[in-house]
Amino acid sequence: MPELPDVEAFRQYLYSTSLHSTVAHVEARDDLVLEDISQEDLRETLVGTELADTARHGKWLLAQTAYGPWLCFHFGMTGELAYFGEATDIPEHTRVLFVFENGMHLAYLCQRRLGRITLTESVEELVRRKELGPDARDISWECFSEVFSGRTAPVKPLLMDQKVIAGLGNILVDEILFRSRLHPERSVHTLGEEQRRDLHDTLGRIVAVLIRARTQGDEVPDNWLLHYRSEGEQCPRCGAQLKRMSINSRATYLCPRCQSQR
DNA sequence: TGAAATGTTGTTGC
DNA sequence: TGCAACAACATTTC
Ligand SMILES: [Zn+2]
Repeated sequence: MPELPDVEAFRQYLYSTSLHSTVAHVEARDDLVLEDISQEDLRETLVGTELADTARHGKWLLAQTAYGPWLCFHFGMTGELAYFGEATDIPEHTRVLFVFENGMHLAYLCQRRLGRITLTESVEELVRRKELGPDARDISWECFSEVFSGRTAPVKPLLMDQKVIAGLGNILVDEILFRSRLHPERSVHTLGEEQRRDLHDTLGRIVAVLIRARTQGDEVPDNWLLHYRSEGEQCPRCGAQLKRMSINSRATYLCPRCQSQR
């Protein structure tokens, strides 16, 4: 699940459940998800203090301790959060468990163990360390128009590159390109001003709708491509049979009729 | 059984 | 040096 809209939902979830409770205990059940830190580092930073604020940049969720340092979550392909009361309810695939003095628990789950947890002194430091581009939510035209300069890559891999724009994943980019009627292999340097502006507008609308869907429970419209990501499905706009191809080893769905521009 | 699944990183070659 | 492509990472399901 975790692309930008999902991480934004996790941020709101953490914000509404886990702030302003003193941390009593931290248990790292799986060292693999700890990035450049130890269980001891986590305990020293968190135990005895509380989480006071949240932030998000791209697919990273951050929670600031009352002392200043930030706890950082990345969800990989299968990460999620679970907040609950009873210790007997600890979910399967819990990799790190935070226990609060009020008896509540926050579990970081990650079935495939591709997610990561780390610490940083500031949001900016993490963005620098990970070389993240500007966040995809509400990215300005000025900012967006610059990311194409000097690039020749196909538009899909470029939009998925977190160093270019942070937050867009495989499913989101397919949706944006479908709505923009752009072929995913179209090289970005062939896009004219008009197409770039349209791409920027579409990106903003798609991201906004998906955030509302993930955070408010709004329905994703029936005519969105993401409902039809399987072999043999038809284009919800023109009825043509959708095509599946591999781009940089990622499954890519497109409508050969709507997105014919190479 | 091999392939595929929402992701990132390190390496390789240009 | 920067960019683009790809294998590797880990787990589960079909
Ligand atoms: Zn179509």
